[in-house]
Amino acid sequence: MCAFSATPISKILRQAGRRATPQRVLILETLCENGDHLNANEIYSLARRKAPCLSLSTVYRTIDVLKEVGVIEELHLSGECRRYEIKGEGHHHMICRGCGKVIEFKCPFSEGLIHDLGEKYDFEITGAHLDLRGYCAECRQKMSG
Amino acid sequence: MCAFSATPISKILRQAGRRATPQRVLILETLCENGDHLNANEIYSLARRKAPCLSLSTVYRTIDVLKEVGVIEELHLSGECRRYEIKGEGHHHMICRGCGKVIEFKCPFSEGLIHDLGEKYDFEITGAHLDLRGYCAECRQKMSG
DNA sequence: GTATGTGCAAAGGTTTTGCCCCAAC
DNA sequence: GTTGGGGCAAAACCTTTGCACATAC
Repeated sequence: MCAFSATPISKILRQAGRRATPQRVLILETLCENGDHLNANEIYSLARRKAPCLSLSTVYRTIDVLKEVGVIEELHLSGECRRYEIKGEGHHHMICRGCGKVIEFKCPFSEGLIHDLGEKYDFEITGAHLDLRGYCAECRQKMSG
Repeated sequence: MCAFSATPISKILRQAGRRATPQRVLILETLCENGDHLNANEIYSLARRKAPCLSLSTVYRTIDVLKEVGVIEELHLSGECRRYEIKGEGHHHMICRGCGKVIEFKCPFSEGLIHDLGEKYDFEITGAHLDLRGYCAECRQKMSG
């Protein structure tokens, strides 16, 4: 289920020279168990159910650490605040301009294309995000109806 | 030069039922003349050179209006705040993880692909953003050197 | 003339920071 | 025992809002 479960997070953290604290483990578990696309405040609220003393600043600091060790990734899905997801195989997002719903889809555009772009601009590409905006079926119906 | 110059902004605004105020024209000119990827505060500082009384809230409100009438577009290039650019032909961004430099490139991946994705997920796609992250030539040199 | 837009100041929400104590190593 | 990490509160930021006045139409 969790993308990181093959290597426990404690190990990943220690290998990166960071300490494996219960807060860090909890925050990552929270992201795993409650689905992706959570923002800092949502992670905070959910995690506090298990650890009522957790502070919001710890959530932010942990997010930084988890980003740094490459376990999670920051998303900018819509105009609002930052959201996070566990780093997995490249998938991308369709965001409905009507209701805000996010549909994930697997990377369909060729590795070759990205490789060519890297060559052309002398740029070593380490990640690709394709965001599509538009209207989902329900919103289109509402609008036409 | 400016993408909107074919139709003056005043006309676009009026056609959308909004008033064409000097502030709105100035803010769009500022984006045009100073290049894209500006954030609200940068637009504010630059525009105030010509109109010292301009307020930051007007910049934010104007950004909303210009987005609404489809003249500019919001970008989420990096972790920081929102940036804006004049809406033109679809181009995408390579963002250097080292120095933050942004390279623009034209949409090279097939319209067909996007069309197929829309069909598959029953989603009417109105816009596509491809963001590539990685390292530019200079940063790679610095890192290896 | 009227409704929409602006400036100002204040509020709101998100994210960061300083400081001191605590716990992972 | 050290050093990095956490909690708390305050600050810093970015963005939005309320209100009274101004101005585009």
